[in-house]
Amino acid sequence: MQQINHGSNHHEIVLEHGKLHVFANEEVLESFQSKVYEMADNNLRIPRNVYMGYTPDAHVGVGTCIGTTAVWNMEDGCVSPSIVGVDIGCGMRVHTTSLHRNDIVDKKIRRALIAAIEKYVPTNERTNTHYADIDIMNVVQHGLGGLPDKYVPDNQWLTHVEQAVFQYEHAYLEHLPPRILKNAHGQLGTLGSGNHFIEIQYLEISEDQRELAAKWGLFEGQVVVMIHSGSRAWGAMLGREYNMALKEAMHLWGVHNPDPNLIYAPIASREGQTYLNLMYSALNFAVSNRHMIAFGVREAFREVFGSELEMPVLYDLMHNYALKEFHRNRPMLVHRKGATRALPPNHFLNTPAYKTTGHPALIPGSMGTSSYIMVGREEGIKNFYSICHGAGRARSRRATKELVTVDQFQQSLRVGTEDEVLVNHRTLEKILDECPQAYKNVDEIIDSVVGASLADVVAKCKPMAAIKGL
DNA sequence: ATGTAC
Repeated sequence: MQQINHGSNHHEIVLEHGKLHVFANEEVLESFQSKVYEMADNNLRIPRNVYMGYTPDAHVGVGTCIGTTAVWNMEDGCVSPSIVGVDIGCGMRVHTTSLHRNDIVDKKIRRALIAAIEKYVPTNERTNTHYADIDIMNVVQHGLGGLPDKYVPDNQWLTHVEQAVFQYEHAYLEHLPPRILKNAHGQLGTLGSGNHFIEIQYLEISEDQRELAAKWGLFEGQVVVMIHSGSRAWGAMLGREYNMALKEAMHLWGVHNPDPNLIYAPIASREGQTYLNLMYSALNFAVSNRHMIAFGVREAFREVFGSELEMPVLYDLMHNYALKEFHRNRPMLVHRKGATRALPPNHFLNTPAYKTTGHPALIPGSMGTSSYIMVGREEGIKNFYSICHGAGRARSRRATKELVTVDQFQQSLRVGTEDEVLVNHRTLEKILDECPQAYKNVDEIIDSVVGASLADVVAKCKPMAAIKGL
């Protein structure tokens, strides 16, 4: 395998069907399995690919690795439901508070917060939304613009997001999968399961980032809430349905790929257009879902700390989507599957609120380890301004359950110590596959990203309480 | 990931 080194942590790997750019330090690079290169090569067979890159958290996924940035020209390119993944619109959101870590160090207060959050944000499957008065058809068409005014505490909740509404041709809603309305109904403002979470964290800000942090309203020891969720059944059903539909179309067209799970179509095709348009409906659901989860979290915090408590949104952004973006003076379709956009200061794609500073790039850690708030650098263009989306899985859910004991999980959450990360579950057994041991070391991943000059760390977010769904 | 399920 020929490899060209482009300087610090940037490796260009020459595969049979094209080039793959990998951003990782030596240690992380060596940990990559040969399967991730096999998958990249299959993805590079998709016609007219412009760019393909891996962030250091890359690991094997269905059809395409999680940690992939893959780009085509809008004019003649392809769209792939496999490179978006089924968790369409999954992403991160952070709200700040005026509270200091010392205000919630008392475990009784944190337990009260967890209980209150569980009251306002359903975390179990089959628990219904508290917002039955919201019409989800309005939401999937208009994003945050489809929410009743009473659920928008401040205009700031509409401006401090990657995108408040994804516009598309609503006529395509005619092609929604059967039962999608029935299944997604009652899910707005609910957490979901798997790696989704709500965490109460406090910030550690290094000396050299205090100025930027202050501009963003962040301070040392500050309590923040991080939310990780997506489009629930709405996106999952679309992902599933259109993987099948486009697979059928590939068969009819005589298009073959060695990986039967790698599905794609020309953007200009009827099938490609249908998927692309409906995918945007899922992005609208996803951003609205995180908004309503945050609304519930705010209610919970106000129940504990009083109704004067402000909880402004820092930012909301996605790591599973395909977005039309202008690069090299032409419209391109940028797929990010488990990859986070991190735009640098003054980049024109920044939302106005963050035009001059660049926007916060929100990177979740695993339970019990730190999460990160980062900011992109100019050099990030090397990977179309994509950085990692988290630690990345080190082993499968099944392998984790065989390897790690509940006791070891408890130890990693520092149970019984003052530093304990409180969890909403009485027993950790059901979420054992989400233990830190299931994930790579997030610090190593962040080191790779910083070392590659893609982004800088602004704040480290240390967990104090975690709410996980089932 | 998902009101799963070759």
